[in-house]
Amino acid sequence: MKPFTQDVIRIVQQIPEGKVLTYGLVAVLAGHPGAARQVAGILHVMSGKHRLPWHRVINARGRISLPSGRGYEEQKALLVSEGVVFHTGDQVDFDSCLMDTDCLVSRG
DNA sequence: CTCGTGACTCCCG
DNA sequence: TCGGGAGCCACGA
Repeated sequence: MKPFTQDVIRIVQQIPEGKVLTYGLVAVLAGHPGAARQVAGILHVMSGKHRLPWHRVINARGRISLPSGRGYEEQKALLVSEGVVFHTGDQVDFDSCLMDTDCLVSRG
């Protein structure tokens, strides 16, 4: 278990219901701005080993990167079931669904 | 170390 | 909205 992986898990677990975070944002909070790809990779691996709310993580465009049949419907359904707002059916409302990152950077 | 891969991100047309 | 190119970091072989 790498410190980066551990941090990512910590952050992702901090995401409350009805809220979401971006891969890049999580990477930044973990102290690795630019490692957005790893965040995704870690979620992919850890989601099966740890009980992580991976569905609360999306790309910087406010959309689901997972392709249909690869988890897209899963994340979409989970987010919607938690109260996350979707625009045009795919776009998430960062205006109200984006998690308050200040509560993380201030805790560190 | 080197090579290949990935649920990313920004830029340009 | 979609496609191509470049940069970033971490993991596995």
